[in-house]
Order: sequence, then C-alpha cells, then structure tokens
Amino acid sequence: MVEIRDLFAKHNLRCTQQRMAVYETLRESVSHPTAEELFRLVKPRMGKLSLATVYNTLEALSGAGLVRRMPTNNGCCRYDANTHDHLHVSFRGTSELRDVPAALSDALIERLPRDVIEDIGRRLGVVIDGVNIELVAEGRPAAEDGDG
Amino acid sequence: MVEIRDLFAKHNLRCTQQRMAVYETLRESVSHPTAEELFRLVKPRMGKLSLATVYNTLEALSGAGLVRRMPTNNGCCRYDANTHDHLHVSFRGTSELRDVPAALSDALIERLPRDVIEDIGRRLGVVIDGVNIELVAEGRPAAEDGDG
DNA sequence: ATTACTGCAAAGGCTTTGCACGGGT
DNA sequence: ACCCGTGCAAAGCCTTTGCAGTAAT
Repeated sequence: MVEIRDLFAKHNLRCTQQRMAVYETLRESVSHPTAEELFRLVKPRMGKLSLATVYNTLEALSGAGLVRRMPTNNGCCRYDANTHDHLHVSFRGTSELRDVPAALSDALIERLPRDVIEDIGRRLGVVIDGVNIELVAEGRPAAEDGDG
Repeated sequence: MVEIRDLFAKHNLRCTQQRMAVYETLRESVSHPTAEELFRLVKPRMGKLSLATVYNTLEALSGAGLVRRMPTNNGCCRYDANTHDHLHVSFRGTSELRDVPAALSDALIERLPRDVIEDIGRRLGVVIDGVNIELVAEGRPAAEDGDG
C-alpha cells in the first residue's frame, strides 16, 4: 500500500481510503472491470463508498495517466491499471476484454512496421504517439479471473 | 443507388428512403460521423427523418455487417461504412477519427506477425478472427472532410 | 486551518423502446 | 394485403455534477 501512497503523491492525488481501495482493486484485477463492477468489488471492504466516487476516482486516475479508460460497444467503459503498451482481446457479442500476456504483447508491438506508421503520420500531417490494438475473438472468454 | 438496393435486398433490409439516404451519406463521408451528425447531414435532403430512425438504421446496418460501430471515449459512437480491415487515427482530447489511406493501411496490416497472433489465440484458448488498430495522434485532425 | 474528496440525489447525454401510422413488398 | 419501418415521446443506461459535510494535508 505504501507504493500506492507514493504513486499518488507523485501525481498530486490525495490518498483517500476510497481511492486507494479502488486503485488497488483495479490493479489486482485482470478482467478490466466497469465502474459498476469495481464498485461491487470494493464496496464490501469499505464502510462508505459511493458509485460516484468510483467514477470520480477513475476520472482522476485517468487524468494522471495511472489508468486507461476503454469505451466498449456496450455503452459502458472498462478500465485498466496497466499503462504499459499492451494488447487486448475482445469477444464478439460481449463487452469483455482480456489482456494478452506481456511477452506475446511485446513481441507483436515490437514487430509493428515503424516506417509505415511514420509514413501514415506524415501523410496525415499528424504526430502519432500511440497505438491501440485489439484482437477480436469469436466465442467466450475463458473464465480466468483474478478479481476477488 | 441501384447497388444499394441490391445490397440491402441481399441482407433482407427494406429499401426505405431513410435507410438509403443514411447509408449513402455514411458511405460518402470520410469523418466517421456520429448518429447525431449523420442526422444533421441527411435531414436537409429529406422531408421526414427522425433521429430514432437514424439509430434504428445504424443498428440494422451493423447487424447486417454493412456498417461498423465504434465507441469513443466521448460517450457517443461513430460509424464507418467501410467494412474492409483498415486503420484509424484518433486524436487525443476529441472523439474524432480519420481513416488511414488504404495503401498504407494494407501495408501495415499485411506486415502484422501472423505467427504471434496465432500464438496469442492458442495461449488464450480462443479463435482470433479480427484486429482493430487505432493509431493515436497528438493534436487536431487536419480539416479534410468530404461529408457535405 | 485549509482544501480537496466524499456521498447523495438530481441532471445530463446518448441510445433504445412502445405504439400508432405510413410506406415497402 | 401484410408487415416492417418510421416518427414521436418517453424511458433507459451510463456518467457527470451541485452541494453540504468530512477527511486529508
């Protein structure tokens, strides 16, 4: 928990119980929960917690770059505390997301043709400084959680 | 317009004036409009058109696979009538999207390491059958429209 | 002591839905 | 003639916001 205090301090975020619990839970989660899911995961551990605070916290953490917010085609957003560049797998028909294991993720990202990406930036007259890659899978995610 | 009739027929979609106008406008657009934007683009050409119909139409077209629906971090969805695999560029701070020119898009997609993607599928126990790639750019899109 | 954060409830934006009417097949 | 699609308005979901009280610095 001490690392979190430092991390928050570094970003000028107050270390409230709620924020730390939300962030810690998100970090431990592998399933990229929605705000609502996160609320249900954290609530039992805490006397007081409101859904609004979960949203406010996620907003603050996104702003600080500690959390990535990912819109889904379900209308809700999912959140990820892993800020390294990495891939996700999404599943047709659900809004669920899974991480691709780091080694494989890195392998793919390293092999992206940088020259082509630079060409694209030049062609559109913009500076490209990030890539989001989502692999789309048929079927259902293997129930390999890690949230609790 | 005849091609559109055939296309719709092939997918068991009724050829209403509204649907055809919405689809045609979306096809001609390069900026991946939202439902609201599409409504404002199409409305002037049509006596009767409601926003609900635009939504219903986009739902029907997505269902038929003629249109791709893309959630944004702005809360709204953007739509794309180009169903070929292709890249988008998004811009930090806005919900706007631009297409990457087909040649460059194809060049990048072809150079994706297929073996790594297959590894990922095996590792997660799923069948990967699609990839969404979004390049993220700093700054604002060059005002190169093509909607009107 | 100061100031930011929380919780609640209400408001907001985007999207969907129920129902009667009209257009497409 | 049948039935789906449209339009309108209301409802729905996710998220944000205003405000008073509370906790963090």
